[in-house]
Amino acid sequence: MKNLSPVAQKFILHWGEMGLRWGLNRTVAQIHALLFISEEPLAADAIVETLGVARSNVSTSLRELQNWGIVKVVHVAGDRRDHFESMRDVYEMFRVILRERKRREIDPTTRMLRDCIAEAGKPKAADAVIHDRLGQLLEFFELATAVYEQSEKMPTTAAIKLAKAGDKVFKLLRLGTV
Amino acid sequence: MKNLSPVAQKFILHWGEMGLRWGLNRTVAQIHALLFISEEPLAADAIVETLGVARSNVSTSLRELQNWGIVKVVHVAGDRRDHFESMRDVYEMFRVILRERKRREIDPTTRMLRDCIAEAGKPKAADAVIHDRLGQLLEFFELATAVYEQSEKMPTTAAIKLAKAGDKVFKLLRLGTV
DNA sequence: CGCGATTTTCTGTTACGACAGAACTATCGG
DNA sequence: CCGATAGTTCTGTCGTAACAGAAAATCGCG
Repeated sequence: MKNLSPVAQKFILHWGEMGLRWGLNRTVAQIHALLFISEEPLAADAIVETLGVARSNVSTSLRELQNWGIVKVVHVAGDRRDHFESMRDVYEMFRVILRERKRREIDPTTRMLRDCIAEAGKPKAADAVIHDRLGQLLEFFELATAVYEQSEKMPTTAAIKLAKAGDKVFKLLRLGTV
Repeated sequence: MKNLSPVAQKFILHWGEMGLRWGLNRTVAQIHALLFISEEPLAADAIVETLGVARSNVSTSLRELQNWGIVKVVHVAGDRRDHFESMRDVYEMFRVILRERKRREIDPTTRMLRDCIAEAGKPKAADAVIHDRLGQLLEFFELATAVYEQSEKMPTTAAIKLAKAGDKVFKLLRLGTV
């Protein structure tokens, strides 16, 4: 890791490990971390140099970050090369990530549960227990989806307000206002 | 996969893949799926037989599920062997998972960010940009934690009610009641 | 105590994903 | 068009995590 302050290194390494747990690979997450703290957009070669990974690796990783929608290409005047920058707004960024994960994980699972329940309903009571258990799971996922869609509708600023007002909302609920 | 209806197989396989994305390994998630749809608690050997994985594997996987807190040991009368069952209440189960993931992922990251920001503050304006960017990240994580802790306080039923009342809460917010 | 029965830990193998480097393709400047 | 530069895809290697089977430890009952 060339030309990085100790703090930057610490952050990038930790972010890489964290990315692993979130289903990205380490390099992808590290590149994102680097772009996130970079003052200006970086060319692929700059990333190669700072992180010491292969050019090919950087290419595919950047592609993946673009698929996630949290990194985009920009061009700087007088330079043929692509430059890359991370989303700046942290709240927006996590909304994008949330949306994407829902699409990739929750939605297919919901569909699978619906399929299974439909099939289990057919024959007879052999799958009755399964039918019931998967029904509870499905209910949960559907509620989660509803909450998500609600949050999707509001602008980020409203979501933040709501989050900050959390305890007040809770009190309203207890008072039976809602 | 012996003695499993097609629906059960479908569910277990999908849950296994999904578990992969959530940082478990496939077998761990499959065992959980099996326990979740099983009518009664299962002995390790039963799992070995139905899923066709090695005994040792089942042992360590069960251990991991117990560490997560979503599977526990029960004993059935007249049988020395341990039997295992998954949590039944889906909402509780996901609360447990959420708590655990926060502990393992969010908390360490928050600490790391605090450290980095403290260090970046010290020397001079060299790390000023990093200081700023990481500050935004930290703010986000702290807000998320606050929301989480709020939700942690309420009983599951209240959380469900709140979720179902989602749109009403939103309207209140827009009206400036909160 | 001691002997099955059961579970856990250890060890070597395997499979898969991450990766580097090379080959290839596309793009731009002259 | 041609050559150079940038970017992508392909291919083989390597490292890690999952795994099976064996060995060890633990448990419960006579």
